[in-house]
Amino acid sequence: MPAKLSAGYGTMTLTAKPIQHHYAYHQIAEEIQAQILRGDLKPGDQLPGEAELGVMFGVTRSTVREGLRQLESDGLVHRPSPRRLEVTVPQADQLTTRAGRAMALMKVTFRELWEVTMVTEPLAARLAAQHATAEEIEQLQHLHADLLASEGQMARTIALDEQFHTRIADMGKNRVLGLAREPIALLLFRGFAKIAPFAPQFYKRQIEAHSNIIAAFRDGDSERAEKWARMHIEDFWRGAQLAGLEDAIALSPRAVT
Amino acid sequence: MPAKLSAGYGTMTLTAKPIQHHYAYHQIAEEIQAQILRGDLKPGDQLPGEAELGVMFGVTRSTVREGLRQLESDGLVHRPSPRRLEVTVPQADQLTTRAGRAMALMKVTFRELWEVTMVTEPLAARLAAQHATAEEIEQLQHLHADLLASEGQMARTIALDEQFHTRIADMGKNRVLGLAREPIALLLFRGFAKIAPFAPQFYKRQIEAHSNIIAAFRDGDSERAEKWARMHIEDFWRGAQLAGLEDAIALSPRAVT
DNA sequence: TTATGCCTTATTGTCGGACACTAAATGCAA
DNA sequence: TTGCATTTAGTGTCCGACAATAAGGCATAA
Repeated sequence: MPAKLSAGYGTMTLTAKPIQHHYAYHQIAEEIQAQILRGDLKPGDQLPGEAELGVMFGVTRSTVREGLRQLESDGLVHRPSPRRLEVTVPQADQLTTRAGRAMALMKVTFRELWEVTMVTEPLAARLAAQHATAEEIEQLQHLHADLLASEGQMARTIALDEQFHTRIADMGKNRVLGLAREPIALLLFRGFAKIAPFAPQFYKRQIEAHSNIIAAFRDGDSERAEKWARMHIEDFWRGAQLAGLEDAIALSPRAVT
Repeated sequence: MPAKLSAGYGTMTLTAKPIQHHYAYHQIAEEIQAQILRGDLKPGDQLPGEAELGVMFGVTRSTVREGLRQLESDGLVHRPSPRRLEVTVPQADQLTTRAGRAMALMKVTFRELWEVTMVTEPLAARLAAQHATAEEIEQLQHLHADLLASEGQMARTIALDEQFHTRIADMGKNRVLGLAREPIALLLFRGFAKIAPFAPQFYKRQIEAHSNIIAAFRDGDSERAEKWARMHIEDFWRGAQLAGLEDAIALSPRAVT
């Protein structure tokens, strides 16, 4: 994306895309990536060895390797074993990790996370109510039971709560929503650890909300599912307010490693 | 994330996290990343040269380089010039690119994009109405004028429309929303190119919606801004329906390169 | 036959050294 | 001080090499 630079010259805006170098390793990564995006290389395809790639591109193995390292961390290729190098579609958890890291480094606040979560979770619940299968609802019920059983074990409770919400998002069968909400929900819910001590009574409210959401799923009542999800997240916010965390920074270094 | 393997043995479920190797280059990337996340290295800090890093970690320069390439494409470090290697916070457009690529490769449908956009854009509008400065609204007005002037030039119209929405999101001062919606909006709006030919009359509706949104901003009326944003996106959907694109795959190879 | 263990071989991960090129630091002139 | 020339350190790329080992082939056992 071109960098925009607006100096005080009227409404003039100079956009200049930074000139890109032509480093060999970069070109190699670029070229292979292009072939993947173009569909010439499909997920699952195996790539030639490093040496062979070297001769194909007319560079040394060292150079090829640097390019591959980039593609690798881009998630476009991966090595099931050191010997196999195959094309793959970027994994969701990888994107989640990156986004989470970025948000942590940007020092986003709980408010920012919450504002977005306020729309994503209700949407997830609504979609789930529309698309969930009986079996999925059953599984969710199990998860809920586990969560009930985890009372007192903070870490476990949080992990299960995260899972609960992620599961709901998955039930909605919308991969875009799944991708978008995951890193956000992760950071936000993880903050629950800081809130919980301030508000023991919220635990019960959370449980109640979960129950009602599940019930709404059973009835295929998307309106109700959405409403309870919204209340659920609102509740969360009240907890954050009590804890005075509204504009606190939601960093979670461990959300990554 | 551990791979789950449930063979037909009752309800037994074996979970096994794939063992991870400890390649030197990977460890180096890992270590530096950890120091960044931990805050030992702050954005802007300059890192030692490759050779020096080599001796510090007790490996060859080649090995260091491979590690750096990873960090580089993770966006945690970058080179303003080949000589400077400094810590940086991941840039939004980098994440956008990633996510966009991933969604394209996942072959997400317009429906999936739209369902999410239906909640993100209204939220963006509401937040913008609350936080926008007079100057920002002024700039948005200019952008709108440019958009009006671009009638007929499909590519330009789309680009400006994208900008219009992104600008609104920025005005809401919520970086999380900005990060989450950008790749989605990009893919969706870019699909407008396919819709437009089917629905010339929609152009006017879009313009009208934009005008109303700006007006709502002027009045600081977040409700109205949100409502118009929602209608705006709904309109878009109707266009998609006319074009029969609801479950079409929204790939955008060029969204990347 | 199928399955199991062994062996060979192709590749990887890492190393060390080398060299051209150039950005940045340095010194010098104005 | 500012502007220019010069040195220098560090990057991008290449070459060659070697231990370790996963993959595939082969032989043996069940």
